[in-house]
Amino acid sequence: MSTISTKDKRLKHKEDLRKKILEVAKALFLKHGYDAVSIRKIAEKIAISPTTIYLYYKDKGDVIYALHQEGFKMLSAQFVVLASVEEPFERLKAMGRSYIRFALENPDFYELMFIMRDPINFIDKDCSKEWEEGGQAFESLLNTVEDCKSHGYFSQIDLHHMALYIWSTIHGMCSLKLQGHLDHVVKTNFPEAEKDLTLEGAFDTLVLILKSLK
Amino acid sequence: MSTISTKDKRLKHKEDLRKKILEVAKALFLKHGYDAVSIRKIAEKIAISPTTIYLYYKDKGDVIYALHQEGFKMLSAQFVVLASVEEPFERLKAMGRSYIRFALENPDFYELMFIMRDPINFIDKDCSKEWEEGGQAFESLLNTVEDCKSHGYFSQIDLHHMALYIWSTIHGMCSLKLQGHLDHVVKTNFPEAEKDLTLEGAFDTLVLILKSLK
DNA sequence: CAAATATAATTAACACTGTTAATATTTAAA
DNA sequence: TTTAAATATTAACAGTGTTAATTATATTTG
Repeated sequence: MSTISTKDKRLKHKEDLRKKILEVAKALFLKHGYDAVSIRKIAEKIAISPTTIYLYYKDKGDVIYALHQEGFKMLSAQFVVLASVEEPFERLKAMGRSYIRFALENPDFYELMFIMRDPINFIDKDCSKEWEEGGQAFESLLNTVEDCKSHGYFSQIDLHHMALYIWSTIHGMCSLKLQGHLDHVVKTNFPEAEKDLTLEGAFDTLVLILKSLK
Repeated sequence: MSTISTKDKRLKHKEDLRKKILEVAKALFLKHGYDAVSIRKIAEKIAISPTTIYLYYKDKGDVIYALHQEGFKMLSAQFVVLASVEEPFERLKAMGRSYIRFALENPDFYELMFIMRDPINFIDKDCSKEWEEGGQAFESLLNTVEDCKSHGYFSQIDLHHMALYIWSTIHGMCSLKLQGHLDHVVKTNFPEAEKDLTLEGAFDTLVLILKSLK
């Protein structure tokens, strides 16, 4: 009886420490960016030896990948509430705005999820995981585009091509913005009257174009 | 008399070493990727002390930025030859294909130029340089889009918004491809019949949409 | 309960990284 | 030839991820 309870305690402690490591990694990540997530810094903040972390995560890529997953859960949560929007084109617009807001409010997470190569390398290396979270987000987009098609939108373009096209455009805008390229181009190549261009403004151009594809 | 010639020799040697450092950095970069470009590895291959490099480049960011500039010169060179294409929409398509080809053939350079944050940080830090190369490439796009507009294309969309839109879309496609996201999505979310999607195929969707905006 | 065995955590070490200060060497000027 | 300037080097600092060997802590068995 007591053997089981102590065993459970041990297991719980293991789980807790695993969580704690991730929690500290996330805090460092949010406060000081990607570079601050070093095994030694995590260990110091949690008052354990750096090598202990390797008993809970295979390597640094494993820790980073766990954060990567957290990001996808956050984004998915934002998408779920949009399922209530009935009109498909309105839902598509809402998804776009939601995606952009996520990128602007969580630039570090966005970088980890869609720009950095490390986490996707970790997935490819460890083929066991099928990485549902990623596929699920794109599935949401596919469904919405399909609904748009059944309402007369994008009739001359293939469903999967269209979904990929929309994602590419919005991701392109977000990544150019987050890496500072957008601001740079606006500063040096845009006329005075248009220097106040925002990401949302760029998105409006996409909406205008998509609307014309009815 | 001899003083001048030896002075010149010294200057030339300085220039040569500066070039040599960049040359070795580029070779390492192309052969083993970004991570291989370490000050120590460059120095070893060139048989000088690592610290000597700091007499020729301010820091590693400076070396990386020099490579970054080389990349923009390569891309610009590709764009120049396209100026001969008379019909503006044809020229726009050619530019797009050229851009995509550059990304696929020089993925490391593309990453350095449009994905990594380090080089643009270096520019922002050292405000003296106005970074002509970058602005020039976007200027080419602006000119072509303007020509398209005068031929009846994109009439309902602002010139600068349109140019940015096109760049965002193509950059989005390229960066998703290079970071492995595109292949991943195609593998897990595309039907069997469309699993052979290429970057050029995705580009065709953009062309189809742009054509419909006449 | 004590000894043997798993489990967990630690220390020490390796091979790297960018970068700076102090020192030595080479070249040009007085 | 001595002095001054430019150039290059060594040594060192403060980090990084990661592994092997070792110690400490529980758990199970005799």
